[in-house]
Amino acid sequence: MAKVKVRFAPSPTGPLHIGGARSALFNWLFARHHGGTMVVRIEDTDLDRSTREYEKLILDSLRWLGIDWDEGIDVGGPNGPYRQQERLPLYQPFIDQLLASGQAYACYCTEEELEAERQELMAQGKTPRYLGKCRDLSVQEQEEKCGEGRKPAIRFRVPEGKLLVVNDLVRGRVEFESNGIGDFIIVKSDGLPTYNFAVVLDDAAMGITHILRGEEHLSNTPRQLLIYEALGFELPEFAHISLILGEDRSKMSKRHGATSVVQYRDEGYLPQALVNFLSLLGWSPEGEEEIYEIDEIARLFSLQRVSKSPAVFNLEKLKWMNAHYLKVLPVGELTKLCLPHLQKAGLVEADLTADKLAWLEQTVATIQEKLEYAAQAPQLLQVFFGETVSWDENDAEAQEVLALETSPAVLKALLAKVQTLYAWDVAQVRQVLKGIGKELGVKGKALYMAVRVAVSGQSHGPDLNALLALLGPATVAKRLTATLTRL
RNA sequence: GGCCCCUUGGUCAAGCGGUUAAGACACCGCCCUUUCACGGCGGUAACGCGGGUUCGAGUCCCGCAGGGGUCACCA
Repeated sequence: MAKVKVRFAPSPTGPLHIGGARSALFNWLFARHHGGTMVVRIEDTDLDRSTREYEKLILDSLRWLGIDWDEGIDVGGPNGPYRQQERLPLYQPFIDQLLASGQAYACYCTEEELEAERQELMAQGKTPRYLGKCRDLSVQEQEEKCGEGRKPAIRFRVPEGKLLVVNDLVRGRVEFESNGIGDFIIVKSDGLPTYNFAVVLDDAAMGITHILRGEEHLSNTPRQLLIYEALGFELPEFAHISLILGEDRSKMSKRHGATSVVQYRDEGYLPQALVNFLSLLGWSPEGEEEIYEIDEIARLFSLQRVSKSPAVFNLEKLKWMNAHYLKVLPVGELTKLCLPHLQKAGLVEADLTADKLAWLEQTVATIQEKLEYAAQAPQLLQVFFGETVSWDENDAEAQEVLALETSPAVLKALLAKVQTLYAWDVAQVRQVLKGIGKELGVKGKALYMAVRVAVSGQSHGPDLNALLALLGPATVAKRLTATLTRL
């Protein structure tokens, strides 16, 4: 096989979508597996919707995921420029060639005319397509139209009765009939090429050997095949990857919730989790292991193991996987990840002292094993903040424990003890609680749960000893006093 | 509607003619535990339907049904 060269060619009309991220990832994995190269090209021929802000956002998302590229936007390379808007002059000779050979022609139809034609065909139960009204306009007719100030689009003349075959690396042989395809536009009336045209020109010019993309492009492929043939370009290999679906099994879109990579980043998901999860959507390794870092996935990756059927995006599993990566993260890093969320919730100030940060890290450590994503941190960590107890009124178990006849004595004993201390550590807390239990003859739930509820207002939460130690005797005393007045 | 793709538990997914039909998430139970969780052990749960081919079909072929995608001067 010739040296593998793949590309990811996003349109900068929105943030990087989960589906786009997976396409980019699969291309990257394939390139890295084969020691090939990856190019990133920007398809910005939609002037109205493309922005540089989105372009940057997409590139940032790719880098955040750990996907890099050898050639393309930002990094340069021998086949630039890598923005289609900047490649316009490169397309012109091919447009001229197609026009001169009669394989393309100018079309003066208006949007209204085309829409009417579509409606008509739909009503008749036929495939809506362009019927070729402007196919054979005489030179004179064309000049008249131009004289009226109408700017033509350019259409590709689709040959009749031709069988178009896509030999897809994941789907196998797929056939299309050229008769089902109307003459399609290759250059819009604003002079910019359309996707189906520019994509072929660029892929050919850049020497792309394998085109891995979402299945929604499969039915575009016959049009592109026609362009390859008309221009005498060598065909690349195609591999159409199945779609990622929402819970309702339709193509994942905004209404399915968080669909962009930045949303997950901002919620506190780790790139390694997202990459790991996405790689398992439509591809599977041979063994039973599911946790892999990106380089290992690249080593194992193979198109032969790419699934043909679509996959539903399962947030629960992503959470589980993210939780896994969070558990093995050094506490310092985890704290950094949680910090923005804690600040946003007003729990900590923007500039922390070293002492406060060290304390915060210890609190984070107590929730590390249950945290699924960083945005959950404020809620889980709330018990560590404030001098007062915030009661969970729906917590029936908490009320029951507090109502135990032993509870007042337990809490009073602890209060008395805590008022004699300035600070204590986990070991001391353990000893104090044990001592009180022994002294009063109270143990288990009646002892520990009572303390937990009195101090935190809830029947469950972080490790009790750590909670009390980190809160410090003074705060514990205040909270106990407040609770005692409730009894 | 035409064309195209897809079809193993709720979800991801292994399986590539002969298996007690893996594993993971979720769910349930038990254990661990001074809570919740983590962890460990166990459990419930699947080959869309109908025809073929074959000694034998989840695996191959055909039909049907269901789902999805696509038919733009968007990519």
